[in-house]
Amino acid sequence: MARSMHVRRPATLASLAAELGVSRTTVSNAYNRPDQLSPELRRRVLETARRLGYPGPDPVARSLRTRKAGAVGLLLTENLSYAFRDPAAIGFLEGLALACEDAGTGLLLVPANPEREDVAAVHRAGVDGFVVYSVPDDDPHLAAVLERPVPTVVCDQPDLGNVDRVGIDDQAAMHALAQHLISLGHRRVGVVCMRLARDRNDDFVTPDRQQAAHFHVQRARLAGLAQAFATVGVDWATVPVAERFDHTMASGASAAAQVLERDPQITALICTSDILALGAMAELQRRGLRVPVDITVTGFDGIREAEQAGLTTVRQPVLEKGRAAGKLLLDSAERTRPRAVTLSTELVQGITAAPPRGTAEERWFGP
Amino acid sequence: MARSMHVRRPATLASLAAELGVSRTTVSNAYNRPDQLSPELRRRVLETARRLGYPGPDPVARSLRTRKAGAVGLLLTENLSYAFRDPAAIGFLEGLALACEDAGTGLLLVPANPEREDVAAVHRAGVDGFVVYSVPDDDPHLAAVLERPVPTVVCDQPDLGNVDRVGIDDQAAMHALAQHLISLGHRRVGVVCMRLARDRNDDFVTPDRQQAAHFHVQRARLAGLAQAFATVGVDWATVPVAERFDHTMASGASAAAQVLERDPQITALICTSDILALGAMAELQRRGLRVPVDITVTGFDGIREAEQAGLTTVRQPVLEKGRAAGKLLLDSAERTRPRAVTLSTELVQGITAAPPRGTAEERWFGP
DNA sequence: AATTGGTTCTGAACCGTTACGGTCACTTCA
DNA sequence: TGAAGTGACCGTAACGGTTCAGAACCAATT
Repeated sequence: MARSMHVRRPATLASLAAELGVSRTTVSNAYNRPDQLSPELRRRVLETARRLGYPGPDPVARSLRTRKAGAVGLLLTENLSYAFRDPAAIGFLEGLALACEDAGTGLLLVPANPEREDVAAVHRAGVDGFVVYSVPDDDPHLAAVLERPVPTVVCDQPDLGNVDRVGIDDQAAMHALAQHLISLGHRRVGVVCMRLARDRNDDFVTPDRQQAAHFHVQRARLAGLAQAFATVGVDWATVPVAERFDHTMASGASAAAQVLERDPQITALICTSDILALGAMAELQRRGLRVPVDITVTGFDGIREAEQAGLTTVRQPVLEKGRAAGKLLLDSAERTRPRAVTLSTELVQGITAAPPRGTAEERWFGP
Repeated sequence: MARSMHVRRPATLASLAAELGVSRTTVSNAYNRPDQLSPELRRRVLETARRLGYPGPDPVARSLRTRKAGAVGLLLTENLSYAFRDPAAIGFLEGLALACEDAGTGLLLVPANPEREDVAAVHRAGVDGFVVYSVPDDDPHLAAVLERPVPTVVCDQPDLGNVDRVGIDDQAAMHALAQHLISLGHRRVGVVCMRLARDRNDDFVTPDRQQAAHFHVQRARLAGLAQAFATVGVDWATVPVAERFDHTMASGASAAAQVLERDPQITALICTSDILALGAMAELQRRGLRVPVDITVTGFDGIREAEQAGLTTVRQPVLEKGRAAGKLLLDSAERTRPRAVTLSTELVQGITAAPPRGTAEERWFGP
């Protein structure tokens, strides 16, 4: 059975129909609606298809006609590979993948390079909807997504007005964590946070920049901190807040060093992510500082590595976040839009937070 | 500026052209070939587009015409979310994502549920090519992919004849590991391996099943072991090999228990993945067995967790594997096909392998 | 005066399907 | 016997673009 040597133009539904002497509709039905034609004819169609090497209806043409792509796009403005490096992002992806799987939908990772402002990839994506995960609110890719006439769910974003949203109450969660530290007696603290905007600023952050941060999550967490500490009279403007563009343990370490250099007297180092916190702890250890005896460290996210390290942190349901985002997008039963899902968080009291060396009492009543 | 209340039918390139009194070609050019029309007209086109809420050329229609989807599909027959759970798979994904990113291509995760034999998702995927990662060689999804008239790269698969391939020499790598154990003096060993076929068999494996395994990687690794131990006179049929369907630490633990129950005298437990090995070690610890004093344990993959645990294993470049697969698919400079990339591995001598209690000499020359 | 060349825009063909609204022959039922 | 179904299949019209070979125009060159 020699294979046809002249597969010039690959077979199409039309050519197959012509070969069979039936209409294109019938061939289409053979694939999509078996009940619309006799089993015998269907058998013939499929057999001829095999003989002609027709691989079945072209997915793109079908998508055009049916106006369904069978996939949702995921936009995360980061080097695409970043998503596979950050445990929280992985958890989110897993949840989203689960939701897609349940719906039999594909998940398209859109290559949105944060460096180039090349929005073309967003335009090129043949998807039925978008999930946008943690991008700066002034990101051009986000703007491009919102211009596409497909449903969109944003995650960890500020309220965009008329777009579905999934997230947690970052500000309240961080406020709660701060109060925990306050109740332990901490008043003089330092902060390490992730990038606040698209420009790189591996340095201290002015209050202005904090409030104008384009990453909603970071802005909210810092706001929660400032708010909580304001209630006990801490002037937030005096608190050293070190920002790092890259979200790595190395960043956490260097930021911790920077903060300690600025104010060696701090009793607690608050990090806006577990990764940063773990890096900070490594740096502290390097300096011979014992956690939590000499200094308290906290994180945010509740990743597994943090749990193993006994980090005091805020656990957020990252997997659920992804799953909720997917469900929101796919359960397009078009309820009242926009919809918003706010998931709950949990304060994890690990072993990295303790009262400062001078206890709370000592501090209040003096030596 | 009130928003148009009757966005009945969304604007199309044609309606935009009509509105402007120009041809569709011109509108198309305004988006795709700015040099083909006067800047002034282009400006008008774009402005009118904004006014009419035209979101730019429809990606699907464009794909149909240009025969380019701008995405590659990834098939891994597992619950889609599994990919985000297994460190090796994550590494592969990261590498693949990197390659896609470089090429400005999207990455579509195809939902291929291994339970249902629903191949429709493969047919529905609008992609320019496929990467197939570690699926059983008799998987219907794989067959469906191969029928699609797009380039395909398989990873960790047997040679499929005329399909590009990326992988490592699993058999040789495992053979080397086995020889290391042999040189340490191990002769009586047990094995824990991942699933060998699509059916669940959480039990011992017959030599037949080993040789007929549908997962190329596992088959090759077991073959490497058998081959190496045969050279020192070990009858492989007597070696307990426990298979586990789920790739989790819990599986590794239960399989280790099963093997030890069958033959408590083994001096080494060889696992075909790090995850299984880590689970096995947990079980051994639970039983009060010291590694490597009482028993040697080895893994395969070289994931980070294994490194931290000091596991003796084979490191394979998972990230490079993904990247190579992507490159092969995207650098479709159509060289001589099929092409094959075999990456190198490295024996990692950790601290979990040591000579058996009775040294090699004692064993050879008897007490 | 005719030719050449460049820019700007157009017409028509094509990409491969599926949705929609039929037609037609053949029962079935009163 | 005629009306009403029913099952099997078909024709046409989209779906929303891109592409290619020109047309029309104008300026510059021969």
